[in-house]
Amino acid sequence: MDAQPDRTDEAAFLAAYDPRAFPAIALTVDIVVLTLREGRLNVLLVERAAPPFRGCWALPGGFVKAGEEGLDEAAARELAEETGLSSGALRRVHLEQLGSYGAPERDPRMHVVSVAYLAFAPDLPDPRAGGDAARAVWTPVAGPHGGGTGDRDATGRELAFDHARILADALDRARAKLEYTPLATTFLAPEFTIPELRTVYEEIWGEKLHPGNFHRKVLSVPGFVESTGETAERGGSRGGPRARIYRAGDARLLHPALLRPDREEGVR
Amino acid sequence: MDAQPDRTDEAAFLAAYDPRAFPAIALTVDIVVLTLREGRLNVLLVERAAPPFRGCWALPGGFVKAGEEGLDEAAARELAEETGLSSGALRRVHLEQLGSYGAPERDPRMHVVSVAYLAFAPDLPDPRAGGDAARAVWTPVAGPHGGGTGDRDATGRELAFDHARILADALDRARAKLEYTPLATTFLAPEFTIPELRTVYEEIWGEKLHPGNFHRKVLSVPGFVESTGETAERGGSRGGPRARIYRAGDARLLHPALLRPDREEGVR
DNA sequence: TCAATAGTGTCTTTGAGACAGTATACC
DNA sequence: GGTATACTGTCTCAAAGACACTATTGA
Repeated sequence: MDAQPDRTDEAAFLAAYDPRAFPAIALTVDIVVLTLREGRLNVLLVERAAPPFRGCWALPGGFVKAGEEGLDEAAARELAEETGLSSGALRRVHLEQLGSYGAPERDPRMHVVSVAYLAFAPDLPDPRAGGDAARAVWTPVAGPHGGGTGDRDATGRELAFDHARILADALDRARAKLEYTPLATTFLAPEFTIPELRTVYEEIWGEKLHPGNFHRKVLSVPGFVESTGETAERGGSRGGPRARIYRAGDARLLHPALLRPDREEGVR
Repeated sequence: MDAQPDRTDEAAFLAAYDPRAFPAIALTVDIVVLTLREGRLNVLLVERAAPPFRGCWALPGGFVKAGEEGLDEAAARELAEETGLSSGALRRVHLEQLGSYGAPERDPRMHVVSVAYLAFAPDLPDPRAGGDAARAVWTPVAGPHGGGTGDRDATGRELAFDHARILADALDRARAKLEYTPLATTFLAPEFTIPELRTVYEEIWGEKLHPGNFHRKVLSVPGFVESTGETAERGGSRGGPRARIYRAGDARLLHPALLRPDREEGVR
């Protein structure tokens, strides 16, 4: 990265450089943290303690510390602050960049561009309100395909800024990611059964899957899960044999993918 | 999330708000414009006329105009400036957000976050150098899987900032997008033959495809292409019958997808 | 005339999904 | 016992890929 053609020129330029000469744009990260609580998909929301949108619900997030941290770092920091997780527990959370949102009028204060992140987490303890949030709560996401395509957002709450749009995009991304990655396992404990894994797919996709075919499919994809040799202590809550226990395999991509039951989209 | 949480009135709060109170982060958009020239995949690069990295090659881009334009708007503006395209021609270009890059040290001047965009364009006229670029040129992208995974980037040139990384991510995205969207058609004229479409896939994926199977597959995906009823004036340059002419259909997603020949990835 | 190519037919293999069936667990 | 469930077997259908073949063009 440091093969700069004329160094003396460059050094002089940098010394004279005034960062404040640029019109200000502020940069935030906002995080869509998804988890399953009692089998239902939940998203972490905070109640804003300060204007704008004071009292509104919003995605957790905050300003990027200029000159100090990268985007992924800032997202990880905000995630830790808002969930109160130890760095050990955080290592089991999947965090990826979703996209950036920068319409000039999205924040009434000034031009604020938000880099949105998407996180998949196993069942976490109740969040503690941190910093600029009055409180933070897990909020169930509306049922099948409540992805905010109408004027109601996926939580039933009215979200600040353009966060309803970000949440809808996040749910789309999450549904797609389950198809071709093994990330469904990040919603579960390190050891899980195949029926538990199926409930993750069913809840996020919003449709029931065929148990037998799902079982065989998961076992047939190389590296998706690996057996522990153990068997669950108890059968299902309503009867049935005890399921075998698996852990996540070493695959990063599912091949062949686990496609959603035919959604007749594609045309429009 | 801000400095004065004790104001009760939102309007008063906004009146007293000073955007300059925040540490400065600058925001740029950079665009990976891909096109096919004489059957080869090319990317638009500019030679930097000003420090830092003066004289280096870089992706076209520039600062987002604070308070004036959104991210997509800024990317479209930069694209038009750097390619010299009319707004009519620009309408045939596919432009999508790729991701944001914000390591604090990626720009020596200050903390500059770049929102990268990816564009697919049909064969365009030679670019004219605009703004802060000494010149702008189409540059062939290295052959099959030269995606910058090593220490050489995909063009053979040394790129400024982290642009080699952005380019590599863009090529990955482009290769994936051809699988499940009909965007390969955006590299061609409005009317095209199936063998021409095949060369797009072959060049971007870096592998030869089976002509017969490709032909049947494209016709079998609903909404991918639609017939014009016309036939090409001439056969292939090395003989063969004249191909039929198609235009893009109304599908936004290919279903079933056109998957790349088995790349044994997924595990690592 | 030769070589290359467009387009179609057909066969094999793989995978998805429907369905059935058995064993095992909870109530 | 009754019922729900884990898991396996089997069948059918769709799709991918290999291969063959014909017809048509440029050189």
